[in-house]
Parts: sequence; structure tokens; C-alpha cells
Amino acid sequence: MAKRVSHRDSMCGVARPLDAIGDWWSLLIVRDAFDGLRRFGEFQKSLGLAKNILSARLRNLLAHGIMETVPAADGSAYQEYVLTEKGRGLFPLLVALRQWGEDFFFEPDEAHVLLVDRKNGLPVRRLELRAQDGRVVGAEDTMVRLPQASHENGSA
Amino acid sequence: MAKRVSHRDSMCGVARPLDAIGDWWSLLIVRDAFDGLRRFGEFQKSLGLAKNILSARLRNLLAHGIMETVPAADGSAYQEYVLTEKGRGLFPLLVALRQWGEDFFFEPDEAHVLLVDRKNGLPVRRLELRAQDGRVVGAEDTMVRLPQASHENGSA
DNA sequence: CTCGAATGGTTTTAATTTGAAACCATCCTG
DNA sequence: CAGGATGGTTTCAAATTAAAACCATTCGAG
Repeated sequence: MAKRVSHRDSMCGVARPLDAIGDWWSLLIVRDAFDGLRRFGEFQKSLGLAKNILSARLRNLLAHGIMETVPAADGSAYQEYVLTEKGRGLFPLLVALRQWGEDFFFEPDEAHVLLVDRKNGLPVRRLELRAQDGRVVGAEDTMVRLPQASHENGSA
Repeated sequence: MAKRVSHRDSMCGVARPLDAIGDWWSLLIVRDAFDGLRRFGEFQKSLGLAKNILSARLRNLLAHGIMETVPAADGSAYQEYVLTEKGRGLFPLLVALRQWGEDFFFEPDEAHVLLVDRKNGLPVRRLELRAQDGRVVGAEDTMVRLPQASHENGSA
């Protein structure tokens, strides 16, 4: 399941998560789970993927602790798939993905679903990254710093 | 290159972006691009992937307008790959991925790279989603609303 | 309780993708 | 202009994905 690690034994903070959710379907499953879907058949109908693939993806999400199975919900003997805390931690990422999609994958006049505040129905704000002092910072205002190495710089 | 669309002709705001960057390598390439890498060989050395794969990924990123080739930089006749505005728009997503990775894929004491403010070297804040009124909202505080349909609800 | 259908998968097999390595063209360097 | 560096493409094997058939359990009706 895990892709081979790229020439380094320990993966960086970006690559490591990608091992868990770095395929087309996993994030869509997680999104559907945020939307309240819980049953195997619900995911399959919503996403339209082959059952063996869904099975494999769910197994992978379970193995990574992103989802878990819970005994029932409507009393039946079936099980349901729900997000763990780790899985719910993906919410900002999904929002970022959605906002990027809205910005660049839809025509200006093209209708698309909107993420809205449940309290008042207003669209949510744009995700913003802020520095400690509260400034909104973009990519050009940030850099990555290596753990504790005395090396000068690097990706990873 | 594009995966088959899942039983609906028009993809949702989450699925559509995944068609462009929904594979393991593309986001890592984009991340390296944010880190300043520009040349084919730089990406290949950094990521350790096969050259044909890198070639295909770069072609896909170019086709989606996420990166573009620019004639030179050091005067040589080679070309370089740089992020477009659309590509730079992926910054919040990468930050979200990184923060999620830091939260759940590293031991508490495990060293990892830090995204810091370039001005003062302090770590950036956590990404937060806010409602129009400024409240920080989580997944449970939001819902998706369909474009203009009179239907009650739905994913997508 | 029993039958049929719905649910939740697994197995089988084919098609697509990925990856490693070899190969090749262009470019820069001396 | 010779040799190496750069930036790919081609070839072929291995792994992954996908569709479809199959199967076991569970639920719902009579």
C-alpha cells in the first residue's frame, strides 16, 4: 500500500501524509464522511467507484487511523465508517482544496456548491495563514527550517 | 491522464482539483517548486522518481496551468519550470497538509521541519477557517449549499 | 420460519499506470 | 570538437486499478 519512499528513509512532513491520503479516492471518501455518509453502500453510490477499490481505500483509511468502524447506528448489525479525530483533522485541507478549486476550476459565472456557516448560511471566509504577530503571510513570506541541523537550508 | 469521472458529468469542487493534483508526486513537485527548485534535474534529484514519471507529471502540471516553462534564468538554453498564479494558489493546501502531517504523523518528540515566518523566524500560526463574523468554525459548524437548486441538501 | 432482496464485501481477470533502465538528442565546457 | 552534463523518450516488467462476477450475511415481508 505504501509507495516506496523517495530516496530518503524518513519522509518529510508533506510526503508522510500523502502516503495515507495521496490518492484520488481517499479524500473524496473523507469529504463524503464529513457530509455525513457512513455506510459502505452510501460511499459507493456517491462516488461511483468499484466496490473492491472502495474496500481497499476504506481498509487503508482504517489502517491509518483516519476512519474507524462503529458497531451500528440504526440498530442493524451492519457496521459504519466514521472519521476519527485524525480524520476530522483533514477539514482545513479539504477547505483549502475546495477554495482552490473554486478559484481556478470554475468559470466566473459557473454555479458551484458553497461552504456556508451553519448558523446563518453565509459563505465562510477564505483560509488565511497568519504569522505569530497576526500578519497574513503568503508563500513568499515563509520558509521551512530544518529541525535542529546546523545545515544552512533545504527542502524536506 | 484524467481519471474517469465518477458517474456524474460535472465534477464537484473537490473532485475537480484532484484531477489535476490528485497523485502522489504532483504535490511534492509543487512543494519543491515553492522551495525554489526550477530545473528538471533538481526535481528529479530531490524527489528520487523516475525521469519518465517526472516528465509525465510536469507535462500534466503544465497542461493544467499549474506550472509553466520559462526560457532561462542563468542564460543557458535550457528551460525551467515555475509555478503559475494557479500553482501558487496551492500554498494554503500545502500548509494544511503539512500541519496535518505535523499533528498526526510525527511523534511528539520527533524533530520535523518547521514553516516559519521569514521576517523573524517564528513558526507560523495554525490555519483557521473563519465565518464572515470572524468566528473560527470547524467542520461541524459548516455545511455545503447547492448552487441554486431547490433541492434540500446533498454532497457534491 | 422461510424466502427474496438488500447489504457488504471478495475473487477473478483485463486494462491502465508506474517504475527502472537503457537509450538518445541537445547543450555547455574545455 | 570531444566529453560530460542536462533533459528528456522508449522499452519492457511489475504493480495498481477497474469491471464484473461471485458469495456470505442480514434485513424485511409473509
